[in-house]
Amino acid sequence: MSEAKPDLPRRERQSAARANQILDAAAALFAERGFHRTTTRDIAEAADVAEGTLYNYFANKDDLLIGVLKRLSESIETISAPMYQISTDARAYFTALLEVIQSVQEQNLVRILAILSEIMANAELRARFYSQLVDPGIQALERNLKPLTANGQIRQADTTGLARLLASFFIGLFFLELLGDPVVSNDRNRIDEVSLSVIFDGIIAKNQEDQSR
Amino acid sequence: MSEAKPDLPRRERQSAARANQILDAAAALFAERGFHRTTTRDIAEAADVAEGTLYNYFANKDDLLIGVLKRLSESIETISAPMYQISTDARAYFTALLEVIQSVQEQNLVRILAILSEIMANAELRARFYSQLVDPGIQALERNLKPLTANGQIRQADTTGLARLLASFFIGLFFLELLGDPVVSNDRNRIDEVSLSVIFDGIIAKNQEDQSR
Amino acid sequence: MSEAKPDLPRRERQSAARANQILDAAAALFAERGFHRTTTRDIAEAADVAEGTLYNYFANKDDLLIGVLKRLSESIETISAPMYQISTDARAYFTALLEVIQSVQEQNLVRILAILSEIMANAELRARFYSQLVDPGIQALERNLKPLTANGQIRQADTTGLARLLASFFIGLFFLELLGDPVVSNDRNRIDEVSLSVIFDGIIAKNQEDQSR
Amino acid sequence: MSEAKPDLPRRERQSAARANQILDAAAALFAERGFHRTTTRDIAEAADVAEGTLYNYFANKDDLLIGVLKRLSESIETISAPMYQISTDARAYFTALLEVIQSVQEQNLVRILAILSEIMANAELRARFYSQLVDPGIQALERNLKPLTANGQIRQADTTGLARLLASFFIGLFFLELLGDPVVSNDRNRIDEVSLSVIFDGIIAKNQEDQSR
DNA sequence: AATGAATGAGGGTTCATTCAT
DNA sequence: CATGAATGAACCCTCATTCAT
Repeated sequence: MSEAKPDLPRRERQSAARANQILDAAAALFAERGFHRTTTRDIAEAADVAEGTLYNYFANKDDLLIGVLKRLSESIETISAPMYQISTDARAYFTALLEVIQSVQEQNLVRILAILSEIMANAELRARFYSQLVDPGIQALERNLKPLTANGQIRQADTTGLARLLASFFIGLFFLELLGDPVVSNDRNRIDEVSLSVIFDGIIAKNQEDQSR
Repeated sequence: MSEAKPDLPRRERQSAARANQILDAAAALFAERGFHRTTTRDIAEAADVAEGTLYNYFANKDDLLIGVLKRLSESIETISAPMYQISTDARAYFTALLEVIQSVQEQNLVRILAILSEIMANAELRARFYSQLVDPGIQALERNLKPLTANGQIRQADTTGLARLLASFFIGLFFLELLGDPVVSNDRNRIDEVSLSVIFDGIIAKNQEDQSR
Repeated sequence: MSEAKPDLPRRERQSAARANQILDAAAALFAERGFHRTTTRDIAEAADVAEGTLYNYFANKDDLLIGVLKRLSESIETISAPMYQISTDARAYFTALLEVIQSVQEQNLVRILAILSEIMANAELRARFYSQLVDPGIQALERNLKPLTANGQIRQADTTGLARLLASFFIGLFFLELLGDPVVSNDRNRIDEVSLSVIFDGIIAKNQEDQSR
Repeated sequence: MSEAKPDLPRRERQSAARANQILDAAAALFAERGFHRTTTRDIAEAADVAEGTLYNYFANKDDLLIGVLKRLSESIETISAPMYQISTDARAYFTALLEVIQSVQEQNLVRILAILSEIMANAELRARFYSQLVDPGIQALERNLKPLTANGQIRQADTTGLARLLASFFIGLFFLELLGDPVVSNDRNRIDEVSLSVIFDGIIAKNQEDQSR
């Protein structure tokens, strides 16, 4: 969960390492039992530092959450960097998209959970979460959908709406998994198959559709 | 937000009214600032009762959340009762479904937010939320999809997977709205149109699709 | 634990019965878990009345303890009444004394424990306990020792001191039993034998002792 | 009321001093007004620390009582250490015994009262009190009586019973003093004289008694 | 006289934050 | 920078007492 850092003066490197060590401990605890049920003492113990040390790196407890969000943001950027090369093939694009999303989830589950635990109760965090993660993700999606629409591979012209639709689906799927839905949790292939089928063909049978028009 | 109650002995009616009065106050505050940032004193003040009175109706603060969940559950059941009459027409069904979901959101937004504020941090609440609300909803969806598949109106045979897919989408949409996404929040029609289009036709253009096969 | 009451107007009899019912419940709970760990709700439930009813019979919670003390006092008076007929035989007197003490303990254990639970923390109760129970008991003891000293059966001339000495011994023995000392609790005969031996060989005048052998 | 402590690292010494400072304050208040009528706030004020500081040294309020008991236990051990050298002279032994008991009472009155205030209501405390203080005291008494019986200075062969008898007497005497009996409180000499008279004329063997006169 | 819901002061305890070492 | 004891405001909850019914 700790990415390598470029070369910096030793002091700074150590300092950054300590900050990350604290953030990782905090994220794990927030994810496990929620922000408010985690005490600064818990975090200090898990990070193997004294309680006062936390405050040399972070202004207060809330700031830890902001820190986790930043690390999550950096991680997502790294993982999704390849997606910035624009695809012209719809099938290839969606396949890559699914992989990236899965990758983000796997590598950042703890951080995501940490933030989600407090996101409903903290408007500032919510705003940051949206503007730093969700909105950029949707924008990127939209940016990538446009050429596919332009070259006729995607029928739906409203890429803005379509990006929201896809984002919603991924978000909701993540949530269902969190809630422990057995099908989503244990039979992900099934969900993927249905998803691809719907993406490509829609739900309604064609002949039926023709009749109903 | 208070449903009418049938005639009961006065004492019991008053008691139920008082409990609801407290629950409504609690739900509003939980929704606004989260479960942990809401004090029992806040709730008592908002409900215009003494703090001790809370404990004549609810065992503890957690129990208030359970109470909100129960009320939400009842409300959803009432609202979605009409959906139990099985539809044989896909278009009619989906139209009704969208309306019911919108109705549930509008009438229970506060309760939903109240629960979401604590759902990540409280495993028991999460389990209750899933088993009392989400799972029944998905089951109902599945039950209603089956005849539509059977009579050929829906192509996708895996109603179980399809139900999850639709549920995910609705959940994610709700979440995006919460996060304040401007398109989802202010231009819902656009989303609905795209959604229906995708549901009925899929995303990928047909000729393109044929080529890629 | 409820003594019969002489004939009074029905109202008063019922009222007294209700008061006793409450006192018995209170005494039992105080004895079991102490005064402060017993709530007025507990008492009301145990007495099978509403909480408010307590306050129709007793001014407040403390007053219940005073009530228990009164009942204890009455009971002791009844039990020890026979002792008022002055004995001239030391052996007979001490035998009767031991029996009375045992009788008091058996019939009033709960009340005694109830009061002891609060006696260290409540100066007023302590004073009442001493002046209503302990002091009268010591006075009676002294009154009864005097003729025995006068007629030469008891060597020790200081009946005042002797009465305290005996009282101390009985009190301490009761306390040791409370503390669960296994010898005092389970082998009371042994203690009684030693006690009598000491009492007779230490207190009784030598010539008297020789005669009685 | 604070015994000297051997040299330890400064931190630990300060910590122990702080704990004792808190315990002394707690004991004084418990003794004065009882355990339940004393608030942690009172204790903190009396000890001149913040309320939260209490919990850096003691797990909870009950633990303060356990702490007082421990200190009492240590103090008694220190005071009664000389008694462990076995005496062969009955008169010397009982004289020393009375002195030790008086010494324990004087130096630990507050602690004893503190514990007694809760002892009836707290079974765990009662058990600790018996097993840590009362029982060891009785055992020591018994151990010391045996050689005196063996060498014929004490007539009574049942040292086990005799130890209980003596313990009961001392306990009861303490209790009578607590209750404010004027004779026991203000005329202790008188009681001591009577006690010694009884002890020596009752316990000491006749021939021994004759010799010692 | 009986009820029991309402009261609210006060309790024990927690915990984010500070600061002297 | 690191430490961790000290802090005290604030929390949730209890419970003796009141009073309208």
